Amino acid sequence: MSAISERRERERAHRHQLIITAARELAETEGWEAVTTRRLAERVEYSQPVLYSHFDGKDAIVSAVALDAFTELAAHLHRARQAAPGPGQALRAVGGAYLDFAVQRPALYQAMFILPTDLKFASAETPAPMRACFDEFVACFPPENERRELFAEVTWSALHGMAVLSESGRIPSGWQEERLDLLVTRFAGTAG
Amino acid sequence: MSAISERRERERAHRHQLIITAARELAETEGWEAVTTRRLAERVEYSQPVLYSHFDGKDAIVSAVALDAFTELAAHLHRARQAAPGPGQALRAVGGAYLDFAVQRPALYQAMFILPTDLKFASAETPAPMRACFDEFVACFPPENERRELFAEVTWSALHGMAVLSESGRIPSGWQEERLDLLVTRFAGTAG
DNA sequence: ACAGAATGTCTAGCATTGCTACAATGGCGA
DNA sequence: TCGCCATTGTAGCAATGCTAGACATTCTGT
Repeated sequence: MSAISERRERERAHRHQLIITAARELAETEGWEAVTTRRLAERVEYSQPVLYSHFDGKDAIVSAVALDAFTELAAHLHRARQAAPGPGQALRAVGGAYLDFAVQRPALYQAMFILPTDLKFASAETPAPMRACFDEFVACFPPENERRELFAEVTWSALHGMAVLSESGRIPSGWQEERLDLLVTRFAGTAG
Repeated sequence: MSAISERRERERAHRHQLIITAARELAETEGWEAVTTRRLAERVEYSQPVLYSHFDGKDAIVSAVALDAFTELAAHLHRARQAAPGPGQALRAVGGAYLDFAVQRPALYQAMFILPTDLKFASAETPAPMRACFDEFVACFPPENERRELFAEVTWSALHGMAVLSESGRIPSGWQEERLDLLVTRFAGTAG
C-alpha cells in the first residue's frame, strides 16, 4: 500500500504542476481573461472538477502561477544587482530589471501584483521567493541606512506605479527610461 | 417637433446621469463586483437594454463614473495645494490629498486608475478634468524645472503604487505617512 | 382625425463564466 | 473473485454581459 500510493502521490504532484504550467502558458499567450476553467481543463486533458481537487478555485491557480513567477523575478533581480558595476548602480540595475520583467512578462506581472491572490505579503508566513524579491530592493540601500525597508517600499511602489500606469496607457510608455533615471538619482544619493 | 424633442432630450440626459450616479452609489457601498447590469437596471427602474442605449457597455459606464470622479479629485488636489503653507509644502499637501482620496473613495479610485476604461490618458483628446488632476502634480514643481512633467509622472506613479499596493495588502498599510514623507523629501528638494 | 412610420421600451433568451452534486468507472485489497 | 473506495466525468446551477425580437407609444402626413 505504500509503493502504490507513493506513485499516485507522484502522479498527482505531476498533474498539479501540469495545471500550473498550462495556466501560465495560456495566460502568457492569450492573457488571463482567456484562462477559463473549461479551457484550462481541456488543455490538461482532464475535466473541470480535477482542477478543484488540486486548487481551492481559480484564484488559487493564479496564486500558484504567481508564486512560481516570484522565484524567477527574484533570480532576475539578483542577477541584475550582481552585474551592477558598483553599489551606487544597484538600484538602477534592479529597477531596470524590474520594469523589464513587467514588460516582457505582463501576464506573470499581473498575477503577482494586480490580480487578487491568496498570497500573504509582508507577514510572517510570506513565502520565501516573495521575500527574496523584496530583499533585492532592500539590498540596493546601504546597511547603515536604518530605514532601508522604507526606502525599498517607496522605490518599489514607484516602479510598480510606473509599470502599471504605462501598461494601461495612463502615462506614455516611451519615457520609462527617463523616469527610472529620475527615480534612481533621487533615491540612490545620500542615505537618510 | 422642437419643444417635444427637447423635453425628451432633457429627460434622456437626466436618465443618463441617473445611471451614472446609481452605478457610483452601488460601487461605493458594495464594490464594483456588485455592479451588474441587472442590479443597475433595477436600481434605476428600467430594464437592462436601456443601459445599452446610453452606454456602449459596462466599461463605458465605469468610465463615466470615473470621469465625474476626476473632476472631484482635481478639486480635492487643488484645495490641498492652495492650503499648503508654501511652495515647498505643495507636493506633500497634494500627495497627502491623493492618498486620502484613494483611501476614502476606493471605488472611485478603482474606476479611475485600475479598472479598464475607455478614457484616453495623456493625449490630445484627454478630457479636461483628467488633465487638471495631472496638472496639480505638475504645479507642485517650480516652472524653472524644465522636466516638471517627468517629475509629476514619477511622483504620481509612486503615490499610485503606494495606494494600490497597500490597498491590496502587498505592503503594510500603516506606514503611508512615512512613505509620503520620504517621497516628498526626495522630490521636493532642489529642482533638477 | 386617422392610418402608417418611427421611436422607444421590455420580455425573453444566448453564450459564457466559476463552481458543484452526483453517478459511474475502474483499480485496489481481502 | 468479489466488494469497496478513491478518482474522474457528466450534467447542471446560478450569475454574468449583452442582444434579438415583439410590443407599445408617440409622431407625421394626408
